Amino acid sequence: MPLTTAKSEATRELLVSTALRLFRDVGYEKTTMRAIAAEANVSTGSAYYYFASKDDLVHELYRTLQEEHRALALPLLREGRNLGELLKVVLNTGIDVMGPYHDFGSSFISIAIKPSATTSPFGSESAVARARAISLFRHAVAMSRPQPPLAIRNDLPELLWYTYMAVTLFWVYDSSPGQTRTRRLIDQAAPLISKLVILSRLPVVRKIVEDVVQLIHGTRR
Amino acid sequence: MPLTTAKSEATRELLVSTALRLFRDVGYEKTTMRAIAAEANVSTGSAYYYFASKDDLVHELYRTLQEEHRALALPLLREGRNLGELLKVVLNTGIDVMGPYHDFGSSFISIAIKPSATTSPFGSESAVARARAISLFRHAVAMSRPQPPLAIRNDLPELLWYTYMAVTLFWVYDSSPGQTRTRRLIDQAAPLISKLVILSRLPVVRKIVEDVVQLIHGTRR
DNA sequence: CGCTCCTTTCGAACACGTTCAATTTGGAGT
DNA sequence: ACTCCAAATTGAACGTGTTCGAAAGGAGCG
Repeated sequence: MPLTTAKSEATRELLVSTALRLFRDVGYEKTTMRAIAAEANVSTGSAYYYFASKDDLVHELYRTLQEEHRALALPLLREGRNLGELLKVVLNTGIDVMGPYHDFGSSFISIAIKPSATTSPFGSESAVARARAISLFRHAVAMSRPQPPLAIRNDLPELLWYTYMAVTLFWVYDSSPGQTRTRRLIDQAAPLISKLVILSRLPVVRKIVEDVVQLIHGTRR
Repeated sequence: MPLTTAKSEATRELLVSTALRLFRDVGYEKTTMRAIAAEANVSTGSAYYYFASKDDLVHELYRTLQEEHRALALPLLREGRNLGELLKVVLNTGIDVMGPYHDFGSSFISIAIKPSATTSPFGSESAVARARAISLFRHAVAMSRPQPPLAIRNDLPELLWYTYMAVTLFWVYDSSPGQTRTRRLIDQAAPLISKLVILSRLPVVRKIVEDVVQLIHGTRR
């Protein structure tokens, strides 16, 4: 655990920015650790002094993207719009932020999903980052008018985050120019989910929704 | 493209079985191509004559597992039981078959999901394998009594396959002993989905379901 | 200045996945 | 029996991610 002196921190950030630039420009697999180190004028050994692995640098990209996403989405979440509209905003800004990395999205998600590392969005290690991501949806839910039924209001943000994960997966495989198909998916799915939420007031449906919520709670831990 | 002479086919299958055994016993990452080749008494070059990459051998594992799954599930799908029961059978047998590989499931899914290769379950390359997997669910749907509403009968198998993918993802991250949490998930989710299907007769719900189906069709191609 | 201790840097070395030019093998055609 | 050629096999070599022991900095202290 290196203490964060000024010089050290500068080197570290130089490595991050260099890595992210190379990832964006030449892709994940073609970006070698040696190239990153050389471009940052340090030795490969030094790069490994700051980052445990190449995947670890990808993890750094996640964090960056997540903060960008939050910074982009939050100001757009104005109170009073319905859930569908707000959901659209959050999903679309998410895709906006990831956009430049689409070509390498494949390796991206492949690394993200392996439970070995702190990288995985589902693993217990990244619980903090996940909670922060879910809080963005919680905010959207809080802003929405009318408010979703009380019965699901608490669990809805997490459910929406799962939706976001699914959309991301779709986006990775979306080879349409500019990933327009993903945009269409978002535009159609958002109001649909909004309708579903309203529908959950119906006694029959609510019963099911309760079961689903129960299911999620029961299987967690 | 090697023609399949008897000797050649034998070598190929020896490599597959050796690789699968090593994967199962020591995990994916610790199994080296050199070890596979050595264990099969061939050179590493020969291994690459038969398989384009290490991932390609994982692809072979998929095929094997899928056929095992089918062989195990089909005889158990007896006509007349309700959809929930049949779904339970298909999902549980799926987990049964994957069981021995759970420890290496992480790398497993990580490789599966990268869109680069023929390996990916979503990529166009593995469309055939995917269709075959979906057909298993189509069979389950066909066997179920009462029959699901006509409106969704056609698309239900695909939707169930997505469910199966989700369950698999859950299973990969399930670190409970013997993956009992996944079993519980299946036991609870199957009747739930069955109920949802029945519910789709309701005019309000059907409207939503139609939208969802529309969504899936619209985004595909 | 010299000494100590920790941080930081280095680059050679290792194991791995993969490639490839060269070689061997084995069967079909004559 | 001989030739020929594609199929099959080999092992050295390349580039990669990663490790590691050793060296260089540099801050505090006498």
